[in-house]
Amino acid sequence: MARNAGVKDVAAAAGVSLGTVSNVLNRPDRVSAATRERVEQAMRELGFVRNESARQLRAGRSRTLAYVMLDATNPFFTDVARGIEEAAEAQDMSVFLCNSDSRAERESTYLERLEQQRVQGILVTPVDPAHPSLGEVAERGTPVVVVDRVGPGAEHCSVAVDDVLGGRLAVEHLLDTGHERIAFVGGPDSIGQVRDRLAGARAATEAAGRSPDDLVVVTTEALTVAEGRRAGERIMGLARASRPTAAFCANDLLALGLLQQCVSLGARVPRDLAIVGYDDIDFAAAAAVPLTSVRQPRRDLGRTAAELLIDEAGNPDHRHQQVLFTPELVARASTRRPS
Amino acid sequence: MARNAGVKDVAAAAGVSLGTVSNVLNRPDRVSAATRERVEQAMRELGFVRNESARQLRAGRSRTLAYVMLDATNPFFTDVARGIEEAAEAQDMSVFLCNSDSRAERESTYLERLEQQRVQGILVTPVDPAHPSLGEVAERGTPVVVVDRVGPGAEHCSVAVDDVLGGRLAVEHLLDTGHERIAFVGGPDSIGQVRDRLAGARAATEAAGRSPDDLVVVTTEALTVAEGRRAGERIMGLARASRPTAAFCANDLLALGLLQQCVSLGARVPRDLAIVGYDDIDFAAAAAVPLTSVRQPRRDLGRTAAELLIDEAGNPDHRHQQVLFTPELVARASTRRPS
DNA sequence: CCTCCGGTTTGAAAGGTTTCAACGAGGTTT
DNA sequence: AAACCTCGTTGAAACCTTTCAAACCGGAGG
Repeated sequence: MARNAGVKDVAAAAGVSLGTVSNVLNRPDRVSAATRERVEQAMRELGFVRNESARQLRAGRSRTLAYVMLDATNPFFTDVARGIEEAAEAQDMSVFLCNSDSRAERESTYLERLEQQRVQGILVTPVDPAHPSLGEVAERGTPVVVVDRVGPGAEHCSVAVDDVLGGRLAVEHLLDTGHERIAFVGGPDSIGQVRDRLAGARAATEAAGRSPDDLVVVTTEALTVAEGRRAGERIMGLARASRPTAAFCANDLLALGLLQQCVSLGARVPRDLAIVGYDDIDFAAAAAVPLTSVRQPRRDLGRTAAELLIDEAGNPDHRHQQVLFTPELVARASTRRPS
Repeated sequence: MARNAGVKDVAAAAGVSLGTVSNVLNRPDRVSAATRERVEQAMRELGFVRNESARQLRAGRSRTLAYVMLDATNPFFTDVARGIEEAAEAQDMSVFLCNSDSRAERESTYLERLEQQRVQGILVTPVDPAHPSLGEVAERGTPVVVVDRVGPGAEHCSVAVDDVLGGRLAVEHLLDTGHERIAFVGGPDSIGQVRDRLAGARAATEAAGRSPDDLVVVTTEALTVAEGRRAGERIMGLARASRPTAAFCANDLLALGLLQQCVSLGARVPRDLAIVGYDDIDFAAAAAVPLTSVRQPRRDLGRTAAELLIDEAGNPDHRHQQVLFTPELVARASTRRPS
């Protein structure tokens, strides 16, 4: 089997011209069955692999999308990716997943390579949605859809979930359950989601007629399980009298870490500390004290984003949209009122 | 900003020739600082984006690898992917992640597209390592490295972990802790890992002088949290006298589901049922009853695989290797001997 | 016998980049 | 003053496919 057979070689082997081979590949119906069979035979024998670069160079199109995600190890984003894949598969497109790992320079390397690759379009959950590079990519002609964040202007489509509302739901639920001293666990502040969820939490606190200071803010350095554990140490280290009786975590990873640490320090959840997470990843329900969490429609988020992207890539009179989904509180044992 | 400026346009705008523009891109040191600046300026003004297809067509190389993974939502695989990214980043290469979602047809679509794209090489955790298509891809010239499975022959490199040993470690640990009736939870049988881990479990059972039938096999339909819960129901449904006192799960997702279900049915872990998982994903340690698990060197698995792939792609006298890592048991509360 | 027609096949051009041998202009050596 | 370098730059060829107008062919209709 020759290493690098091209259409030319296939044509020679099958005794037809270049154009015919190309027709077999692209418009098989225009080729008589006999020739087609002969050409296909030759392809198999030579181990022919169509050169996508040459094809794309000439034909212009490409059948791949890409999703540049913030953290491939966070189940929230892999679920979003699943939604994207569903929508892409329905249109017979492939999805390349790229992991920026929350590092701006990795993100821009991927954006650059994808742009050069002339993918149909790029879905991205950006490290910083306000950074101009996103707009520039779009400006240069590659459709961009922002997922789970909202950019500053309306320069591209975006799909997000109302995080302020989510924060409000979480804290309202805790207030309803009778908690008065509530901690907000999350950070760093540079992450838009964290700011919005905190804003929602504050809004709920005030709406209940309480001072905004009744919300104790515990700042973390990242939204990870390990940081959740550290937050747990800090909270459990507080004197019982001033210790919050409930914690609202900016995501489920934090909440799981917090839960684990508190339990291992001997606290009972929810009796000593009620916990609300955010995202409702599958592991939240699977925690041994099943976690109350704010559910985001992860699959739908991804699916809608991909659909918008595909529309933008194909539809000449596409108009940018900012879709905002509504989160929903899922109450479980971690906030059950102690009876 | 023009949509589709090429080197030609840049050259015209900067008042230099094609070749010079290309030199600015590829060998900047050969171009005088003044011209370079002028060319770069023109690129910015025109919004020039290098066309990777044309480049690759002419230059032949590509700076991307791909990892086709079985399940992007299983943290085990995303951790492997992280290892791959580390190794790739060190060589200034990018990684595209593709999710086959355990479906053979999706896997082969991705393999085909990647091959056509002429990626440097493909890492894959295949649905079926014995399927000939993998060998064919390699045969046609794209290096392939199998991750976390071992192919039938030595037609490509592979990196895996000794699953038989892992199974043995798990069951030996349970026997040491005094358990006699042990369940193996896992399936379907078509998955190589499941078979190997079960074989290890049986070997340990026999080595302890017990009948292989002392191992109760609870077959699941997939390695997911939901299936783990179902297994929990079944196990807890058994009469106390015949119920196993310990369960060894083929992966951590199953173990977490099992743990959750048992706890919610009122069983105490480990007193009523000890549980051992497999993979030692981060969520295992974070479970409220921290899970004993068989740790696989996930990052190293990925890193080593990527290094082998890069070697194969670049080194003319590369020789295929099958690397086998050794798993390690991490004991935690879920198997602590009740005192 | 000629024309026309439909279905097939052909051959050449085009697409944007990289590469490389060759060129020109200064400067250095003999 | 001639021969020789060096450094920057040039222009054309090559990469492999797709596309499309044109050629081909055998048969039907006039």
